Amino acid sequence: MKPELREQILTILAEVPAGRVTTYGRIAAMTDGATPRLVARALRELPAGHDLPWFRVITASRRLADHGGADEQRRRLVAEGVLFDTRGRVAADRLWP
DNA sequence: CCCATGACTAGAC
DNA sequence: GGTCTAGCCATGG
Repeated sequence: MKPELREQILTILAEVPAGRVTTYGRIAAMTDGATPRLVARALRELPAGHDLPWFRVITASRRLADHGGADEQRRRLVAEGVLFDTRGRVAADRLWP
């Protein structure tokens, strides 16, 4: 993907506050042309050792996306106060912006 | 070039 | 609420 688009995606990601979450679609909508799939790809391709809050990105249905790091993602969100309901969904008022 | 593959989504049942 | 489907579009074979 275009480096400029990736940069937009990661810049927005870096602005998601602790204790809040956002969705692939919302990030995509804030960029100049990215789609949810591209946002997902950008996260998947993040280099090891980065400090971006990749775990604050969830799906439009407020569930964790289907990927290998979902368990760690849930732990890290809970660790900063994001609670899940009995069906595994994040409360709507945790969404950013 | 064609085809399959996704950390997805909106809409239809 | 859940499941399916078509759309999505860069990427790699």
